[in-house]
Amino acid sequence: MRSPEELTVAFRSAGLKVTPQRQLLFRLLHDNSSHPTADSLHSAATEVMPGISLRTVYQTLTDLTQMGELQSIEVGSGSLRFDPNVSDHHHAVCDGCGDVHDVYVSKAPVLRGLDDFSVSDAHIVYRGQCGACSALVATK
Amino acid sequence: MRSPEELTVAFRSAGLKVTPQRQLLFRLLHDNSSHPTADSLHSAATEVMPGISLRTVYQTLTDLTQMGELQSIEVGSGSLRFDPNVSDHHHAVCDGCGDVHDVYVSKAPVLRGLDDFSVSDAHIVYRGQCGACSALVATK
DNA sequence: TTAACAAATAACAATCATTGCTAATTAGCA
DNA sequence: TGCTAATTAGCAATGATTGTTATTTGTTAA
Repeated sequence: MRSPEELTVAFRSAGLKVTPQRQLLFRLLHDNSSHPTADSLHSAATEVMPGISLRTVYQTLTDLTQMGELQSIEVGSGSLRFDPNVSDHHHAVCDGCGDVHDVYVSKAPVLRGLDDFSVSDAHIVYRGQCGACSALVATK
Repeated sequence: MRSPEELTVAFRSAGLKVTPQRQLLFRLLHDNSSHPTADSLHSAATEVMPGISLRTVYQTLTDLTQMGELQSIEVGSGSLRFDPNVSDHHHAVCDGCGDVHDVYVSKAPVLRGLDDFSVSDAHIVYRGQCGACSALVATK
């Protein structure tokens, strides 16, 4: 995702307005590697701007996703998560704490059993235990 | 997933009852490679047994999943899909028709950027166009 | 700088998938 | 066959997300 300043320009030239709500979300998302949900972003936004609507958060997330600035991912947590890292990568989800980590895979896996299907995208979700959660279990 | 007959035995020895509703679902799921949703299964079941409750379908799907007879998968279609193929495999989703195909991957992809995370499972979702949908596009 | 217009916001209702609850029914065992 | 616990159907409730709309607010052009 581009910087708040660059997004301001991009939104205007797309005929979209740059409101205080959007500027706040630009800032909250920039360099955010926590893979937040709409709801967690809304909570964070409310701390700074009480009264900001959850609907507005959803709307802006949709806009950013459509512009290719955000990637939306589904990792089985019940709600969509948003990732400002739009480079080609995958995700690892800790079964203990639920945290989502970015993962880079060196080689695209080779397929079998797929005649006649042209793949345009692949997304891998790894599950397991993160370091902190492994340590916790070991302690018990 | 095991055969309806084997499931009957398995359910009884787990203290679960084998009802007509469950027997029907065993049959509808056996060798079913369509990756159905709870709702589509309920529709199919209703044709044979009008009045069967969607709640009952969900309940039985949950039971089968907990017993390891079914795998539940999320491919971004909004609802869970169920797969009686519980072997180690992955999925390809057609962006045209939404159909889900089983995929076998020859080698587990190697990771980068993950220190200190022990992976217990990986699931790959491929997206693209199936043969039929590619043909359709070519025709236009 | 301001007027005008299109877009965004907030609030609320509505939807969809799924789960919780419960009275009535039924499978499976003694 | 009769008992008892499990199951069913129906309906309410939940959680995430989207639809709707009156009001407000950026933005642009005069």
